[in-house]
Amino acid sequence: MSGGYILVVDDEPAICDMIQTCLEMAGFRVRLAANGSLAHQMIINERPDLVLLDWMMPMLSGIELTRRLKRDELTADLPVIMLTARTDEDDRINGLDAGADDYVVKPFSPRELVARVKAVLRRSTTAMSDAPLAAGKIALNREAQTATLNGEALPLGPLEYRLLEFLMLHPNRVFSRSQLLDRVWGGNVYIDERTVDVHIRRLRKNLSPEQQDKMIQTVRGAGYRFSPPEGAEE
Amino acid sequence: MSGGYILVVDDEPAICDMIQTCLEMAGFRVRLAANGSLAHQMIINERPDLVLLDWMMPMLSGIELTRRLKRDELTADLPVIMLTARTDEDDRINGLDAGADDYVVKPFSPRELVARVKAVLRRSTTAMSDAPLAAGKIALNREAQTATLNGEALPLGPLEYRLLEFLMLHPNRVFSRSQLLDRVWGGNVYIDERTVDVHIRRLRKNLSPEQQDKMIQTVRGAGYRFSPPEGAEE
DNA sequence: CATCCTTTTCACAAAAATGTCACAATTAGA
DNA sequence: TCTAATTGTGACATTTTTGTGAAAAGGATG
Repeated sequence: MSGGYILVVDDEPAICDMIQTCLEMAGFRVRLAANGSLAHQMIINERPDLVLLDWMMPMLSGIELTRRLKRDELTADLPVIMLTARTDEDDRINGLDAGADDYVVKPFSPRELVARVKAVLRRSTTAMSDAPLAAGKIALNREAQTATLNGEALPLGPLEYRLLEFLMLHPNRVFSRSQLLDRVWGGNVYIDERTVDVHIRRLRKNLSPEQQDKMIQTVRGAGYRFSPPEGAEE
Repeated sequence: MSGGYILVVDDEPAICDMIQTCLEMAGFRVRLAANGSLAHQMIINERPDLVLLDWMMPMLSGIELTRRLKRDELTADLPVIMLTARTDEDDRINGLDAGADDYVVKPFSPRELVARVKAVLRRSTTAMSDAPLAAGKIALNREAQTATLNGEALPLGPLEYRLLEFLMLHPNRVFSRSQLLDRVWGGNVYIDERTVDVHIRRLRKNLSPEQQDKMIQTVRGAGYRFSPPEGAEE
């Protein structure tokens, strides 16, 4: 934990304070931002190691800021943890397909917060940092919401695209069907989990009409995972 | 909701009943315990997926039971949701401090209860499984749910993987077959204990097709144990 | 309202994982 | 050494999970 710092973005001073204390006791350096725009400035000015972001904020909301960060190449790989209030439970997860790496539900125990921060940091430093989202021959154009294979546009439906994008944002990580429903579908509980299978299938088919690349792998009993073919990065 | 069940601990039968109904309608299996000591017994006997715990109880209080659970390695990661009657801030803090994962304030709506249970279950299954785990030449990638030997992925079935993960999580400790059935199989009582043998065998075979490393040792009359080869640990 | 596109559900096929069994091998103790 | 208990082993049947195609259900657009 040498160079960087953790940026905490929340409009409630009490929460900020509490979080700051927790993290500093765990040995992190912390800076605070009271709103999204300010945070955005700070991030551009001096890139933090991680952003802890309240979802509900006046002005530039957490979800919006996340979207913005993830769209910019320079900040796309910046780890983001979202803080969601317990009353937001029903529509809580919507922010996650914006690209957040994890979320913590308030109220949270200090232990949990720190554990999550460490986990996300570990993940992001060791594993991946792929700002322009690409793997193998497949590249995503996040502005246009399209995917290209060797330059050729792939015929993906909206859901297929979101699914692919989400999986590519978290390579090599297994997601259960219910997690995918949460994060790609937006937390609609009333959808049959098997629906995920069907879309995975379509996605696979559209990704490689002829050859079955095994970029999207099935993990029996667990869910699905995206693994970039070989060398792939940046 | 496959193997496990949710343990509801409350001394008021009416509350118990109400909770049980809610959860069962949501598809969970439920068992009841009228007091803390009884609950403790049940937990040790057959591990639940989650414990719903009344804060105020005669004898072994909720907070005390939580502390006790969190102290034992085997039950430390058991998710606990506390039911608290007051809206007192102190209570919540204490509860979270003791290691509870969340709390619900009475009176609560059935929907909230179920939502909270689901949320905690989801969290507990995904979030905490992140520490890198390695011993000898074998390393687990817990996000990807894979085991690698010298970098090569090992062909483990889901159960084999879980078994290995569990054993590696508690190195050098002997587990009886019934303990393993509890922890790895999810407490399904109707399985022949010998089944464990078979899976241990498969795991061993897949771990080292040629040479029998003796990482997984048999302790006659007692069970099995995982011992890391030599120096190894993270 | 008709039509097109997307998404969900359903039924069945295919594949893989799991539990059980019979029997072989090993161990411990008399 | 012999015997009984315990564990290893391979095969097999069953159950569970996933793949697949097509039809139904929504939803937007004109």
